[in-house]
Amino acid sequence: MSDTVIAQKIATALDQAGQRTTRPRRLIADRLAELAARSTDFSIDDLWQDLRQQDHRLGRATLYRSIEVLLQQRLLDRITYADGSHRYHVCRDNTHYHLTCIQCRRFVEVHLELPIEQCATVCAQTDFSLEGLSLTLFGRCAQCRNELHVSMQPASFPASE
Amino acid sequence: MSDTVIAQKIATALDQAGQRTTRPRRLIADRLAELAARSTDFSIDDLWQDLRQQDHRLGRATLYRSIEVLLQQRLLDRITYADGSHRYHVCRDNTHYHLTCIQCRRFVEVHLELPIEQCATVCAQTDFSLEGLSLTLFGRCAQCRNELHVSMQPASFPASE
DNA sequence: TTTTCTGCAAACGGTTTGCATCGCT
DNA sequence: AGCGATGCAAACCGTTTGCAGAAAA
Repeated sequence: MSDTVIAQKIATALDQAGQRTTRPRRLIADRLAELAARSTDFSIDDLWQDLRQQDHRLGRATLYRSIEVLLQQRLLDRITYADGSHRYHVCRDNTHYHLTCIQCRRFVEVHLELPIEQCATVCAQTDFSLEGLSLTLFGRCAQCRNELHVSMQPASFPASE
Repeated sequence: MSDTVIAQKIATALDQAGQRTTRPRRLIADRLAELAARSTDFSIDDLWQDLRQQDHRLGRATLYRSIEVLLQQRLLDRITYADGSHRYHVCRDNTHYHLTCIQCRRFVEVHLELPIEQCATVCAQTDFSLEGLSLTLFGRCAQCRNELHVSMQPASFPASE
């Protein structure tokens, strides 16, 4: 999928939810397309700092409002760390899980065959219907493993989530 | 495990991390033991409201400080919802995952055989070492399935976490 | 007596909201 | 022209922190 196609898709998603094609929304869509092309993940603040270079009047609220829509439409992925912070990236596929570095917080999508039936069975035993599931693998990337000087007690490691 | 034993364990955990056995800590340990016995999960605020009935001077900060310690010691579990809110409960076992109702947010521990090797392989391919993983099943409990009048768009459903 | 813990209140950081204005359509 | 979207600033909410006084050891 090319940059432009992604930008289009994002722009469309924003249009569908809201109605108007505005400068801020175009900016956001374009930037997200770039990030998608590079598989780069980001925090809201990262993105805001970025976008403000192109339009220093762009408000945080506007960005939050757009991200909200895109999450709803499942065009963005969000992962939550144990300290409550979030990072986002543009979805590439529909079925995937996340792998994140507990040190630098970079994250990537991974493909796994989970025993969905086993999950459904367990749910049924507890008299729940299975509606969805969330799996995140926490690891350490090669780069961070080599940086031996950094803290061994990263803030992003989930206590027991 | 009886109430008292759990209370003891919690009290000990608090002691180890901090040093002193104080009234607030005893209160917290006792209440958590009760909640554990009933497998009840709770939010920090729930717990604070509760505890204030017994000691109306107990401060929120104290509670946060104790919960922090217990999370560290892995005596408490926390799950995070898409809207960023948290719920806790006392751990029963070491290896388990969570199942939560996307409507009422009640949650329980479940046991699953995940393909850990597959996870490790996927990690290795991306040049990550696997350090941990988090799985949450989102479902709807029988009770909530029967309450047809409630919103069909619960705030707690994870966008794509 | 010493040291740690506590409650309070203020600070914090990320997010949301109210509102006057702007700018698509 | 009309209505939705925007930017701003203030509100919000869960959580953390600084501090003076209280209470374990």
